[in-house]
Amino acid sequence: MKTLKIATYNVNGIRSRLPQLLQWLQREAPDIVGLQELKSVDAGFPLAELHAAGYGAVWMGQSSWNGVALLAKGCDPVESRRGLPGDPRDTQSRYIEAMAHGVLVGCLYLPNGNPRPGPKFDYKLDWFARLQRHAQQLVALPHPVALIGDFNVVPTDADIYNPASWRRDALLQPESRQAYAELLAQGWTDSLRQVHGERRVYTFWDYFRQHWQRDAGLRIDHMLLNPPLAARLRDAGVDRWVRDLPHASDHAPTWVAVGASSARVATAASAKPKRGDRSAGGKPKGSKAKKTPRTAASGATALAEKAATRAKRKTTASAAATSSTPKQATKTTRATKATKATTPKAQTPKAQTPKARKPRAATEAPPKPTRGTKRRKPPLLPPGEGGA
DNA sequence: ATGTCATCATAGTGATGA
Repeated sequence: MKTLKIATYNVNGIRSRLPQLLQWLQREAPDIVGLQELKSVDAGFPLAELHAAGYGAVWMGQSSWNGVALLAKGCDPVESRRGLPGDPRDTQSRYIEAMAHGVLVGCLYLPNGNPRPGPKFDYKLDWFARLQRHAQQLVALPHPVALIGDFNVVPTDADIYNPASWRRDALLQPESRQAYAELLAQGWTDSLRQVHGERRVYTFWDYFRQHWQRDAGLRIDHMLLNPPLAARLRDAGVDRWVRDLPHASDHAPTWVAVGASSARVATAASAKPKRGDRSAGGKPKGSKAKKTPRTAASGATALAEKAATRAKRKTTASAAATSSTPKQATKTTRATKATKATTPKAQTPKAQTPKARKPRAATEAPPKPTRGTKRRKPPLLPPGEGGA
């Protein structure tokens, strides 16, 4: 129970994916969540539903495309930045950063970059360079920092079912991989790789040609930890069962479990929000419109440190305010009911992930149910008959 | 090149991005 679960999930449209998102939150109860591809304007963000599920949020929307958000269980994330520094002309909503549960989290949606070559690929590399500059500030902070999201990079050929068919794709280009490698070289730990070693781990299966059914996946959603946070890394995995839901996103939620480093964090992590309204620090939904657009201007480091200090105080207060409410209270939400009604709770997530039956990339490690947060097992359906 | 899915435009399909 002394763990903090941080997750990233490219929802591919938060409004159309809301039922799946809520079901996942209910079942896995991550403490911090980065979301990408909201594909919604700010006004369309489903804050009330997330509040009802026990989460506070900050978000940066955009019409039709992109859009990122950070959720925190039982409190409001304290925003420290929206948008990457370095290019005022960049209007795409691809980066948001906030403090929650004692961790500074940068949530990013890196440009896809296709087709290549072309302006989109140039934009990708330019964005990547700006990310590197900002990440250099973050990695060196004495505070725990996580950089999570959809990086749109397959780091190596071991991170894809078959590199040959994607060789010309922007996700596999040497420039993309080089930029990712340079990022890691700053001192970040690639959590999934760290935990799973040589085993294959995928986080994305596109909608084409029954790639999910064939477990023809890619690892492009990453969770990078700076040294203070990496020292606490305990486990990491992919909630594959979410990818198997009807009308699923083409990504699956990806998570890390880190040990709580102090009583303060432990308290925050165990704070179970009740439902709705007073989710965060006791704030009613109505007042929630107070997203904090404080931003650029100050240096990343100073900003982050300020945010850290500020958020720590706030998180402590929030946790104290909400810690008396048992999480059990949320079990009666409609999301849960829907879950129960539709999910055959079958197999153990341990020995057999959905891909247990799968032929080739069969080495992937099943997500371990070993951290403290879960009490029910996900319904893991084999991805496949359909395929190939 | 293909395939599927979500969005927004437009007014039942079409364009765009992934």
